[in-house]
Amino acid sequence: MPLEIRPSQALRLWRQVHLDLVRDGEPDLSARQTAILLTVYLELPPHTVRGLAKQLGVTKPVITRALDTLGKLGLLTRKRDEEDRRNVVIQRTVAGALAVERLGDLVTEHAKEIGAG
Amino acid sequence: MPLEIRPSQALRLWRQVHLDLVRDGEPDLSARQTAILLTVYLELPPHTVRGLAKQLGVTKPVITRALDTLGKLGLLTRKRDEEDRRNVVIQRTVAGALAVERLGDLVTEHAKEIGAG
DNA sequence: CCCGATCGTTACGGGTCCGTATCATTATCG
DNA sequence: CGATAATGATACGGACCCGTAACGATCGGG
Repeated sequence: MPLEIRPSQALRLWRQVHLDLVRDGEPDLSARQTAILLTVYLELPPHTVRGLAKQLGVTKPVITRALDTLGKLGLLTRKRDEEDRRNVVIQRTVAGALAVERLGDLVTEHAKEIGAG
Repeated sequence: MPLEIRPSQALRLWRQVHLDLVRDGEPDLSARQTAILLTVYLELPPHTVRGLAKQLGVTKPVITRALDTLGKLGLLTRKRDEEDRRNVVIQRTVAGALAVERLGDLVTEHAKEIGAG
């Protein structure tokens, strides 16, 4: 069941959501941070630094730094993997789940407003 | 004619597009830069620094800096308004129009892939 | 055991962006 | 004219992120 949307509608949707994200005053997430956050919350665990780096096509320090920032914002946490202590497992948080849910609602609401463009 | 989309679908769409934007290697635009770019290309001219600042709810230096960057990327240009030389008019470019069109296609393609989530 | 491989982190130099304050230029109006 | 207002740009100190390279900790095979 594909989602029906035309490029002109997609662009209006993209603009409206970004306008809201800018206007709400909270710190904007970069594209990389957004991709990481949504991957952790939408894909099945476990999530590791290396795995995220591979999925995004970026280097590991990029992931480490993004996790520092997202962790500081309370949107996710890190935990040592006790089975293989070299690994770090990225875990979800309540605040992160709420933020992701808000984003989903935001996109959905703006989609509703967009008529035949 | 509202666009039908559920939050879970919206989130998967948001993730997929951001993954592509990260992976394509080109410099990521910030949320502010994206909002400015799409406003210039979707809303009727003329566009001024002050007008954009008001629409985004940010200060004028934020717009000036974003225009510096977007201009350096060739996505838009500035021109003095000859009728009131205090104003600067932001204009579209061919490269910018192509980039916006690509974004619209990107969102549309991923929307097609998203089934009943 | 020990050596190599793997994991995530840190260090470094450079670039970009932030918010606030200030600036030069131009227009407006008494 | 001259004073005031408005516009966009610039200066500044601080924060964040980048890519590359190196690092310490941990695992695993000979």
